[in-house]
Amino acid sequence: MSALHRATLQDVARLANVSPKTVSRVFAHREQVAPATVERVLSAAKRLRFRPNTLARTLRHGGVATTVGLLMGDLGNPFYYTIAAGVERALADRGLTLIVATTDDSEEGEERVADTLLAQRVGALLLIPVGPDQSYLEGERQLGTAVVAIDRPARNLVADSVVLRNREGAKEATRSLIAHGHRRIAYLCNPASVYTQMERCAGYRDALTSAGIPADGRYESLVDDMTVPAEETARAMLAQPDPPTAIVAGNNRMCIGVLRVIRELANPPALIGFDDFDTADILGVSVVSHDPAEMGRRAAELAIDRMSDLGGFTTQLEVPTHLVLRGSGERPPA
Amino acid sequence: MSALHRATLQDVARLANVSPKTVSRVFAHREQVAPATVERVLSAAKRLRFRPNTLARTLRHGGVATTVGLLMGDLGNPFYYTIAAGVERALADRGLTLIVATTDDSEEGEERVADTLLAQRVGALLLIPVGPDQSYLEGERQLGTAVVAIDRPARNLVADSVVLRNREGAKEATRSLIAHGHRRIAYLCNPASVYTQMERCAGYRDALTSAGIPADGRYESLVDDMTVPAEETARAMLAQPDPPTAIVAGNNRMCIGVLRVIRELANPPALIGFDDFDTADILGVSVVSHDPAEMGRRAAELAIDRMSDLGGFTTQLEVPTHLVLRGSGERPPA
DNA sequence: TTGAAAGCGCTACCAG
DNA sequence: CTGGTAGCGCTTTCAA
Repeated sequence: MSALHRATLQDVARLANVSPKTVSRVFAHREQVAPATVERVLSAAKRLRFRPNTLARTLRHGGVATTVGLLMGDLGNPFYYTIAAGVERALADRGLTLIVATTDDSEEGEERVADTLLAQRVGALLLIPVGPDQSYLEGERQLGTAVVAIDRPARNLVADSVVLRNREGAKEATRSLIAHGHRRIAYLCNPASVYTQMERCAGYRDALTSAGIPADGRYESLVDDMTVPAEETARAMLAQPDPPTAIVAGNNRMCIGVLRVIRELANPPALIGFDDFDTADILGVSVVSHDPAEMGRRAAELAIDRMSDLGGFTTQLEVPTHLVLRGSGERPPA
Repeated sequence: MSALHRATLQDVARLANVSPKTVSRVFAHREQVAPATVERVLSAAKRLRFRPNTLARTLRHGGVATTVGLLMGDLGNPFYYTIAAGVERALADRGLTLIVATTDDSEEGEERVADTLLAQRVGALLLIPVGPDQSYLEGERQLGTAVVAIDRPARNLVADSVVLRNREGAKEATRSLIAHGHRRIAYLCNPASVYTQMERCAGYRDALTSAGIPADGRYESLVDDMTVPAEETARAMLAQPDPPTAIVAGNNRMCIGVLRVIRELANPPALIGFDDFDTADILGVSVVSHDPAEMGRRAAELAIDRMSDLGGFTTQLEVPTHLVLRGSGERPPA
């Protein structure tokens, strides 16, 4: 017997003097096997260091997938990897393993990377849509792969989704600034053409409208070019005549960029960011906070449900946000 | 023909009027196939929405693995996920996919989770060791699975590893504090019994020794209980008589904890942290910086090399650190 | 350049 | 309670 041979179920069966099927039964934990036989099988398995091959198990006709794919733009972003962490946790709880793939934030890469994941026969595909169109997943969905969109709904594809209550979150933040006496309130974001930003910007406008403050394009900086540093956008906004006395930053990155700029100012504008971050309390930054890990967890659970029970209506889940006031958002107008 | 049937290579062969092997040739190694045949096969594949089954491909005797497993302890830690991002990127470049699994920092969980990964027949196992002993991987390593330890060397297991130059990094930080006139310098960390902390603490001591400053246990807070908040450790350190005039924080978490505490002080001690973070520049925190993504990338590359060329000596890679001075580390003694 | 057949590791189906 | 047999989707011998 070669030492460099991975023991198979057959090897175990041979050593334990039973049929392969019996070994299978023991490891599948489902069927009745005589205790003595179980004992014999397990000891043989141990001796051979047998480890069931999940791949072979899945390959079987109608085999149940043991993996779930998560497709996203970039693992390096705290927001995204926290989602991933939530997904992983929820999957592990059900004995599923997570395959992660990133598109490096390129729209063209998305379908190609999804293909790789699907070639691995993942039981479900979770994705944070980057491209403008996910219709390429329609066939796969019909074949029984659960598809769940996270953070943004999929486009041209009927699929479950889990998103933040973006609009309400931004509205609440803006309303709070108004309540503190601000009327010249700016909204800054980049990128601007993604779903989340359009929602948040809409929420910002909602609040202004409700307060009878006319919309003013000068106070909206909807940049859509990730090569532009957030600081530059912030500086431009504040350099104009009649600058805003308060700023709503559309995301983490923009918030930190604004922060860098206004710290140099004698009379900094009020600031509320979207997305919480580690040192926000130290820096006294008010934010619209939410729980990305929770989003990931919910998405994974949705996918798991869908795996066992296909069909039915799709679910659109919304995860709440809440305003955390830490000082920067309560500054009155200068 | 049912619409709810995943097209197989056979289906494509039938439709294209060729043998399965020919289809295989087209999709695999681009072996010599007549252009016209290729055309026919591809068009049939497209029509049936055929997607090669990676699982089946891997199952084949001696089949080449297409996945790599990454095993780590902590879930929401930026440092670890940045490593993961580096790993993912390097793997994707070689057409491999990443399976992520976490042990939730429990030592017992490690082997069990490793088992899950190995049951998926990953071609390599990258791990950030958590448990005290990785000898359970020895058999698998002999079977040909590449094993690479990241951030800490594996214990009781001969394996490649990629770690930071922890000792030199901490030494440089401490030396810098000494150069700024400090003599009562503290080292704070939690957890303390992990490899990285032992190395960093040793570097801290090296620097003191070189400067002729006697070691003083009162200035070492080597806590080993993650339920203790970093703030508490920091407060205790500063509450003693003759408190330190400078602090080296062993990791990100401790650094931010210390920061929370010393901001309230009239004469804050100097501070240098280990690990960089997003807002460190705004907060003016000096740190020993390094590139976790680079570590991940190097580990993945090591694993890929090892996959194709087993045997040979193991490699111990060290990734450099560098001191970034932003203010907090240059404060003179009060 | 193409094809037939055997088999990877496992589990369902039907027996005994 | 246990065992034979067929087959999952693919790829590798060998032949044609």
